[in-house]
Amino acid sequence: MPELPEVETIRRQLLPLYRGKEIADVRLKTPQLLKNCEPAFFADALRGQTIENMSRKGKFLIVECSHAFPVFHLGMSGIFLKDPAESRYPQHIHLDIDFTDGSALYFQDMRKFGKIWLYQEYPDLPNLGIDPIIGELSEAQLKEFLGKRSIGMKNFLMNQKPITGIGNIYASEILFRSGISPYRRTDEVNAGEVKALHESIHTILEDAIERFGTTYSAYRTVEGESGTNQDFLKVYQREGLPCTKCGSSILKSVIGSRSTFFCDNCQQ
DNA sequence: TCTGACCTGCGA
DNA sequence: TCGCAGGTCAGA
Repeated sequence: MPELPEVETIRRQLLPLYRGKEIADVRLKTPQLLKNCEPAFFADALRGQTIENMSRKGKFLIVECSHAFPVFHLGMSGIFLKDPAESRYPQHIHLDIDFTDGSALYFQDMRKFGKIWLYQEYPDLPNLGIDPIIGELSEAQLKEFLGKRSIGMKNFLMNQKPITGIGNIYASEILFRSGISPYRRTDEVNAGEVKALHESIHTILEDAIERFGTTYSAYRTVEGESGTNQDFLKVYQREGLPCTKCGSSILKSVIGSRSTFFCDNCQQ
């Protein structure tokens, strides 16, 4: 669930709360979340480190410490909380980070799809494409990406290699705003549609960030509050409800093993 | 390029 | 009690 807007919301909230704090202790309760080192090494490497910055690429959150760079992917239900009392699922808090000033940070992940890595220097994350919020995704680049192969538009947006950060909810919303069917092939999209798609990617993601993300199940902000973007969704989870543009019923189908919502009349 | 596995809470 | 929710990745 946490897609680019949710991870960006978390980053923006965490940074002013934790920048400059020194890590006193780290307790990793679920070692399977850690992907590239042993839990003891992870804790040793972070103890005594100061958080200098936090950055993001796609759905990955990069914590920049003085000499260590833990990277988090929130999977489908991962969130950070500053207060464990805000947790709906306290049994699923997998990581506690204590700071020397007495504060703490908790990583909760009900479904354990989250992942954690530790790097000694700022990681490249080479398998990720352009982040449309922090990178420059031009219309020309988008057109080039679309023309490289012929795959369905929904699958194109979900693939993190050309453009990173878009997941199932925002893929449906972006295609609806663009007026493009999720079944269209990438090499069939015309110049006007490329322009609409380019505009929609930015608008949908930026609006969702302003609304602190979309809360459907587990996602909460660092303060434990819901986002508000779910109140503005036009197609996602609206099967059978009237399209806000034409009044036709919103349809649901499965594309790439994922639920996809669209208006058959507005999206060609 | 597509499918299933991973995982657990929730609603039907 | 069972199916669904979905991000990523391995394997077909």
